[in-house]
Amino acid sequence: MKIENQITSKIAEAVSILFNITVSPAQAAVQKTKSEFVGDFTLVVFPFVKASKLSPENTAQKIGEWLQKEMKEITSFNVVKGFLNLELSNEYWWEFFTSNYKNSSFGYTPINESSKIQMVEYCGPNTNKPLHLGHVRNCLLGYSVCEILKANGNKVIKVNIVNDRGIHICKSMLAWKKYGAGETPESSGMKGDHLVGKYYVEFDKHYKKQVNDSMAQGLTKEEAEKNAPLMLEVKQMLRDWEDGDEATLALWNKMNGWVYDGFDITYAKLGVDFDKIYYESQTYLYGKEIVLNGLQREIMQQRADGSIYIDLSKDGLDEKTLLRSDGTSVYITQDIGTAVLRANDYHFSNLAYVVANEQDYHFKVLFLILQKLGYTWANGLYHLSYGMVELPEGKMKSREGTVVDADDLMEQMILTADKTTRELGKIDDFDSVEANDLFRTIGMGALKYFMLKVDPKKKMLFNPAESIDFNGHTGPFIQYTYARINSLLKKAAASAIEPLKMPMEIQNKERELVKMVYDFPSVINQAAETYSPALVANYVYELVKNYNSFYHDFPILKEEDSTTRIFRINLSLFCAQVIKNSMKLLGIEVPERM
RNA sequence: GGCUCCGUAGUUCAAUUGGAUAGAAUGACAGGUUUCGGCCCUGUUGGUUGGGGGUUCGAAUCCCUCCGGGGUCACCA
Repeated sequence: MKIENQITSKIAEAVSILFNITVSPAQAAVQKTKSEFVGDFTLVVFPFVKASKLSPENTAQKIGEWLQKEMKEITSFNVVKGFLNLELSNEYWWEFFTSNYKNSSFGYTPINESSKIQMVEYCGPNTNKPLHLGHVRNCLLGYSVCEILKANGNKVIKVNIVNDRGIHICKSMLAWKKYGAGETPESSGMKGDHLVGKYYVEFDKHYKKQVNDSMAQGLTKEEAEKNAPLMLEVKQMLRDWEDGDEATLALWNKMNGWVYDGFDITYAKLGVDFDKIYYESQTYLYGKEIVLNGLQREIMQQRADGSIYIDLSKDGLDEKTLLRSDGTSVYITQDIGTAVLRANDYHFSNLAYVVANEQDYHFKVLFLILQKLGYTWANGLYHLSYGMVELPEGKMKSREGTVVDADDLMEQMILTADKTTRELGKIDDFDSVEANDLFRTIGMGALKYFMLKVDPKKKMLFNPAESIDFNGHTGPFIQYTYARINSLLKKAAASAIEPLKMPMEIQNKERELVKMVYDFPSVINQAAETYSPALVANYVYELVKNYNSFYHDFPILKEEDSTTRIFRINLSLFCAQVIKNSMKLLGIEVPERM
C-alpha cells in the first residue's frame, strides 16, 4: 500500500478521534508538498476547522501531533496557515530506494490473465493522399497512449481504420487513367502514396478548369460543378466500383496497393504499428443489418421515402439519418458496423478512438446510438478528442498548398539533427550506420517530444523553426541528459560494485530526486486514466531538470566519501532508468551516446 | 443563428483537477571549476489568468454575463 494512502486513512482516523467527524477519503487525501516548503506530503485542513472549532493553525497542529505519534514513518511536521506539511523519515525513503533502484521495469504494471482488454483506434488515413502533420499528431498520440495503457497493466490492441473507398479514391484513379501514361512508383521513383496523391491533385486541376470554362459560357457555379464531364465520369466510376466491375476493381487494388506500401514506410519511420487494420471497403455494408434490426425493435424510425433515422432530440441532439432512401449506408452507419465487428472480434472492455475534435458531435451520436441498441460494451467507448494542429500562418489548407507532409517533415528533422550533431563533433568515431541511427533518434525525438508535450485536448501550434530546436524544453535535451548519465555510469562500473549503504547525510536535491522517481508509477497511472502522454512528457522533463541541477552542484565519481559516492552513482542509475522508461512511453528512444 | 470547445508573461506551453507567493521554456540582459560530456547550470526581466459579477475559508479552475476565436450543425466522409 502506498504511503499516501496509509497517511490518508490515518488522517481519517485522527479527525474522527480528535474532532468526532467522518470524512471522505478525498477530503483526507494528502498532496505532494510544494518545493518552496519543507515537507513531503501536505494536508489541507480547512475542511475540518468547522468541526474542530479551532483556528486552521491549531487544527493542523493537533492532527500533526497525533500523526507523528501514530506513524513511525512521520518524523516531523510544520504548519503554515491551514497547511500541514508532513516529513517522512530518511529510513522510509531509503527503503523505497534500495528496493527499486535496480528494477529495470520500475513503474510498469505487469499484464496477466485478468488484465483488461483495451482497444485503441488511431491514424485513420484516406487512400487518396499521403499522411500529413495532422496524422502525425494522431499517430504519435495513439501509439504513446497504447504504451501508457500497457504500462498501466492493460492488454492493448491497436487498430487502424482505412478509408479506402468512395469518391475520393475514384478521383485519383480516374486522373491516373486519363493523364498517368502508365506511371508507377517504380517508373517514377515516387513513394506510392505520394504518386496517388499527385493524381488526386491532378484531378482537381482539370476539374476546376472544366468548371471555369463552363462558367465562362454562362453556367452558374453550381451547375458547372455538377455537370462537369470529369464529375460525371468519376461518379460513374464509383457506381462501377460498387457494382463490382472487374477493371475498376483491378485499378483500385493496384493503386491502393501502392498507397499501402507508402504508408508502411511512413509508419515504420514514425515508429508506430497496428495489430489489426480494418478497411472500410470490407465493413461499410455491415452496419446496415444492425440498423434494420434496430428499426424492428423500434429504436429507429422510417420516413415515407424509405430512409431510416434515429430521433435523438430527447437527448439534446438531432434526428440522424442512418440509411438513405435508396437503402445505402452513410458514414456513421459504417462506424456502427465497425464497432460491433470489433466487439465481436476482440471482446474489449474499452475502445478509445483517437480522432480530432472536429468530430466531437459525430462520436456523441455514435456512442449514444450504440447504447440505445443495447450493447453493454458501449459504455466503455471513449473519444480521445485531440485539438487540431495549426501553423503560424493558420490552419493547413490543401487548396493553398500549406499542408505539411509527414515524410518531408521527418526528413527535415533528421537532417537538422545530422547537421547539429556533426557541428558538435562528439561522434567522430561513429561509423555511418551508427551515425544515421543517432540522427534519426534525435530528429524523431525532437519531433515526438514537441508534439506530445502539449495536452492532447488542446489545439497546438506547430512552428517548424521551434520544433527543430534542441535546447530547453525539448526531446534532445532529455536525450542528452540520459547520454551523459550513461557515460558516467560506464566510468563508474568498477566502483559501483561496492555495497550500497545509507549515507550519513542526504542532500535536499538528492532527496528531491528520490521523491521524483517515487512519483513515476502514479504518473503512469494518471496518464493512463486521462489518456494524456503530456503528463509523462512534462514529468520526465522536470526529472531531468532536477537531475541536471544535482549533477551541477555535487560531485559524483569524484566524491571522496565512498558511501556517498556509491549512493550518488546508483541514484543516477535509477534516474536514467526512469528517464528511459518515460521516453519509451512516448515512443522516443534514448541514445547511449550523442 | 443553435449546440460545443477554448482564451494564462512578447511567444510556445505548465499549474498535483477547488489549495499556499500562477511556474517552465524561449527571447533579451548578466553571470558560472568547459577535466564526472557546456545540447549544461545560476540569476535578472516579464502577469488585472480576455472584461465584469457571483459561489466560499480559498477560484486560472465551478456558475452567470459580455467580448474575442475555433469546431460543428448533410440522405458528405
